[in-house]
Amino acid sequence: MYISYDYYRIFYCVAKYGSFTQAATVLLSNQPNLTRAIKNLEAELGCTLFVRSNKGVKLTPDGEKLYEHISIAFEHIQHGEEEISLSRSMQRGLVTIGASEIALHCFILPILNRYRQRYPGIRIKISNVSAPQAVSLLKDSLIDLAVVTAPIEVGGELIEKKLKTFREVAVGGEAFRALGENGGLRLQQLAEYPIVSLGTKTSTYEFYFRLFLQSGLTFAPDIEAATADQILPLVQHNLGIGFVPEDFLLGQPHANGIYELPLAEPIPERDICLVKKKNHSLGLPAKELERMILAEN
Amino acid sequence: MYISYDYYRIFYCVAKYGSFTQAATVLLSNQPNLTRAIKNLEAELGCTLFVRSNKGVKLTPDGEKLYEHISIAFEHIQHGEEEISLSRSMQRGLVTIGASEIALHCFILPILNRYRQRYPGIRIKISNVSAPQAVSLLKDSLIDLAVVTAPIEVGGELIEKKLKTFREVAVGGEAFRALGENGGLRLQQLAEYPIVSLGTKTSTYEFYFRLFLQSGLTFAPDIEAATADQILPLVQHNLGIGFVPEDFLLGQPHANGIYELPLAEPIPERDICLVKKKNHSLGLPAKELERMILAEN
DNA sequence: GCGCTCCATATCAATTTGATATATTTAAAA
DNA sequence: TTTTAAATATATCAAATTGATATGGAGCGC
Repeated sequence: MYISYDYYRIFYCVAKYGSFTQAATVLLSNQPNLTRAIKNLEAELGCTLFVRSNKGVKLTPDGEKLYEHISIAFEHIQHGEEEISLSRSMQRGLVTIGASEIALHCFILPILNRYRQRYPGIRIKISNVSAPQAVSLLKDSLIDLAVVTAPIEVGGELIEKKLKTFREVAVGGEAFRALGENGGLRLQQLAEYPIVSLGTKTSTYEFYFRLFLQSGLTFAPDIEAATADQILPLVQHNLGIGFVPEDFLLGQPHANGIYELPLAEPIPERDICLVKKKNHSLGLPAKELERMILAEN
Repeated sequence: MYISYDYYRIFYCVAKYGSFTQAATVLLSNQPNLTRAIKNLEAELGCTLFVRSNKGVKLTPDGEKLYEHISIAFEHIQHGEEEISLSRSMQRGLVTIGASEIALHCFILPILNRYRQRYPGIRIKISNVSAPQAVSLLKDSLIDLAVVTAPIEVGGELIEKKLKTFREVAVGGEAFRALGENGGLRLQQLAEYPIVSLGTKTSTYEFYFRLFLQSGLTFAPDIEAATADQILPLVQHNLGIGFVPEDFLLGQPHANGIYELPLAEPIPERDICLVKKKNHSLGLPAKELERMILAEN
């Protein structure tokens, strides 16, 4: 059979302390056990590892050679154990999430902030990607969790949990301010003006595409912004009408040149979802973040 | 208590093969045992290491982290085991000996030659030193064995075994050839001529110092050679009278200008001894060399 | 649905380990 | 020299662990 690796641990300790008796106390064992263990080990290896004397033991040349390897090996194991234990105590670790910009702005930034303060040793890696990209990263296990805006296509291996609903509003710059003055606008009216939106491969695009389709309209934005952050400045400079979450307008005084355009029918609510793999085998850091996100409710 | 390192071996194997069943066959065990072992390990570490499925198991993030360390560790252990086993099979290894020049020339060179042919993988490190130096190296465990000429001072921690006796003869060059023609010379006569010898810190010097003292003479060599090899050339060029082992003259025709000077009383025999530490904890290569040296008898 | 393959669980004998008492060795102290 | 002390070696038996077998359950492909 194989040589018990526990014998090697005993070997390691005995070699380190140069004494069966001392090693026994360190290993919470007793001297006769170690004597027996080393004897077995020597028999299995077929060589003598220690020179015994009345004042302790010393490594033989063979023993030294073995010790060179074993000591390196065991220090690695100890590092491994340490890392696991640090991760368990949330003193260290890594959690990776994918988040769409809207989800980031409207929901999880404050959560991440709290998480970071509570567990400063844990690194948070955020991939700021569109919902479909996040789903793909999830499937490849490149991120632990994704927080994205619906609609998303979750395959069989993913599960999603609705976290929060939010509503978007239409906004225009100074040039479009007048549009909203005669009461609610209809989609059809909006469609006559240039529209600023995100790229076609985002759930936001998908959402508005479907929304317009329901009214028999084609959603054909004139300007595709690369990031949600760019929409407000584009609107501000009168390049078109945009749709942004209500939250984006908070703390943005009208003096900024951005005006909410009242709609005849409000844009349906959208959902922010947490998505993760079904066989969730997350590390503790990710589990804890998930818990905090869900606790936000 | 500590985590059994045998559990880590099981972890290593299961991770490597991605299957309890396969790992079980490799480890000559059975699947339920591994299931139990990994379960215990997970409980002790406090985290899940594998995602089980119907087609095998996969590492969790925590498991991956652990595996990084454990795999390195176990490869080291395997190297260690391999090295021991190679050394055991005499395919590799190192044996270090200290040998005085006389011992080298008169005795062990042919043995080393045979040893080398028989075990080409084992390196032989020869420290060509004087007997007292060899003793010191032995005491510091810097060499495995020493083969030197008596007399030597072995402390309590060393043991010596007589290997062979040899006799030295006085030799002179062309200029001293006539000395030997009227029958045996006495030491006193020799003492009148310049003498070539080794340095004061050699057992050879010690030997002749005592020998001369017994005849009430002082051994005062005019020339101290650094190595025994240099004695014959010095003698050849008529720089003095030297003492060399009979063997040194074998195959050296008189044409070389070196002549044995017959003595009234032959120089007492000297011994070549094997010396080693009492608690001999030699590796197999050294043990085998010792065996071959003793077998020479 | 059936059969196949995998992991999970239960159980008991066999082995190994843990613990204590005691013997032996050896160097240093009296 | 004898004693003492400190280390390892040996013996023994209960306790814990491991090995092995039988069995159960879940998922995948046909």
